Amino acid sequence: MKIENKNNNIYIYGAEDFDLPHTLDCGQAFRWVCDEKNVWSGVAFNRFLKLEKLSDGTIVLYNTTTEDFENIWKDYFDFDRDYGEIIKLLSENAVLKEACEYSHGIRILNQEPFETLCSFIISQNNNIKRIKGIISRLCENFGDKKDGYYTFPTAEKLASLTLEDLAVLRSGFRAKYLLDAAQKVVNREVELNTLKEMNLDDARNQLMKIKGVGPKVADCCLLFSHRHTDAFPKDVWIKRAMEVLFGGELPECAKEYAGIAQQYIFFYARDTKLG
DNA sequence: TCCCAGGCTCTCT
DNA sequence: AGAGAGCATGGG
Repeated sequence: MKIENKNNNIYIYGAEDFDLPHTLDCGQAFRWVCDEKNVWSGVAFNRFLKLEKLSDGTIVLYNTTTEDFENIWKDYFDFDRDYGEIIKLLSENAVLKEACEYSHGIRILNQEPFETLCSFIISQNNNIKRIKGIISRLCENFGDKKDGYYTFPTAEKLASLTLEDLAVLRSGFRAKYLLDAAQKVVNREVELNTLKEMNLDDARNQLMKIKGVGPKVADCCLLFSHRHTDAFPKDVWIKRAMEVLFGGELPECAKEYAGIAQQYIFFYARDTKLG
């Protein structure tokens, strides 16, 4: 993979394992939108980014700096990980091979921990469209406005609010969970920064101290913002798909990268209306 | 009208 | 420790 900065646009050549719609709209992140020309826009780590894939396969990140690419986007898009190797490993199983091929180009994003926590608290017993709407209102009402876009609110900001304040979100019973999450992060009952180094069970138990965070939400946080590729979020789709495809048990070759396999299975199952 | 949505909490055995 | 109702809101 070769990187080049031309006039503050970052060109990434040879990124075969990076499909924008698959990665940005597969249900791991909720703030990316695509226009009619297939240009994607989103906000992450308090920065706005526009990007697209050219017809020759080159990825372009517009109007950003080499410094931001090195410090933020390289890690956000998981560019240090060799997905070709992982797919080779998963493809030892024929069904997984098919799921990998169907879901080609999905990368696991490394998102901001507090944003991911709130997003997946909101996701429970909810649908993608409404999740996006609630997160959008969360940012517009309580984030900071910068050059026409809104940052994700900080834990401090959310912790200063009341349930009445959060009524504008129309997030239903989840509002009290958001407040609890913000409060526990601010008063350091839950330390998000150390979860990456902890083992899966300990990290999961830390997150589950928050009201409204169970095993599924915790595993989503660990997979999508704390580099725990061994975390395996089990939602309704995955439970159905695991039964149909594997008789309930994940193939041995997928254990090390269970979370990545999960994302391929999830996309495959949901997109093909499996189960 | 009923059912469901990337679940979790609370209660009752 | 396992099962089941209830939960806010909105779309199909």
